[in-house]
Amino acid sequence: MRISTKGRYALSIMRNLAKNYKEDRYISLKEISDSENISLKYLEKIMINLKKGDFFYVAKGKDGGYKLNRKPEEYSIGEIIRAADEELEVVSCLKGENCPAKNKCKTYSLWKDLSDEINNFLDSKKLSDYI
Amino acid sequence: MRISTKGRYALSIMRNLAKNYKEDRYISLKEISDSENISLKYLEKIMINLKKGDFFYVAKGKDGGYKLNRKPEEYSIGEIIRAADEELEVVSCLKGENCPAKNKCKTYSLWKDLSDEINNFLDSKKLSDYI
DNA sequence: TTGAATTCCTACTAAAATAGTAGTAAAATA
DNA sequence: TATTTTACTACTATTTTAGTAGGAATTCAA
Repeated sequence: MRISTKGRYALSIMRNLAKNYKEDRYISLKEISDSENISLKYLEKIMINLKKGDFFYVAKGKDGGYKLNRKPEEYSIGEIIRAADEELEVVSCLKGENCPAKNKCKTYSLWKDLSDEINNFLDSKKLSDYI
Repeated sequence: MRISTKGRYALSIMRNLAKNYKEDRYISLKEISDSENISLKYLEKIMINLKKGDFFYVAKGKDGGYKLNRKPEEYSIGEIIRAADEELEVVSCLKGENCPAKNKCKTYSLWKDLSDEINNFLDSKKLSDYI
């Protein structure tokens, strides 16, 4: 039950963008890569997922990068982690992948409730709490 | 954030033992293997971890097997999953493995609180609830 | 007393997920 | 127009998960 670097680095990216939120400029992944000591190439890859979340404005080319399109307090940690493609369902039968024994499964509710617990917890936390 | 088969199969074993709790006989892994369709060899391996929990009496040889040493309602799901060697800490720095940035880490509390949430939830559920 | 059933122990292997790396094209602007 | 940056595609290495194999030790029942 470890959260992977995918989720943690995605949060790093978002925290960096949030930190510079008031400056109103684009922050490049190179900048984040340098300050967090994470490979630029890997950050690019994580960004591919994160972009699906529609979290920021993008500018290519010189002085380009990313800029949040909402206030930091308007992002929940849950939506960030989920956008990063980190699964927050603790068993695969909760996420598509239908198990034939689903309806007679005695532990289905256990894993469902645990997953809800995790999601609700992370949804209750805001990006602004971790800058 | 998936729970692995290690944890899920450990729970299967415990559920089977609990189901037969009143019969007062030893249940072999062979029996569980047959009824749950899980390889006997893999169950044996999982049992190595589970035994650390001091959850049952053991009898070797013919008609041997395992028998719970407490009532089903006296086992929490949390202790079972943890005994199975399933880590319930969402980041490794919470479990030994000291991170040099630990005290200035802005997200330490996030992962710590999430881990606590998961543990508390699973500790609140009892084996008897899932028979 | 012996054969079958069972746990116990050690070692190996296969598959999947995670964590990256590499190279290059496309876009934008100073 | 050179440089900086994102965007895209493909590959690789490492670690974790999942499972297999073979046999030794123990116990009991026939």
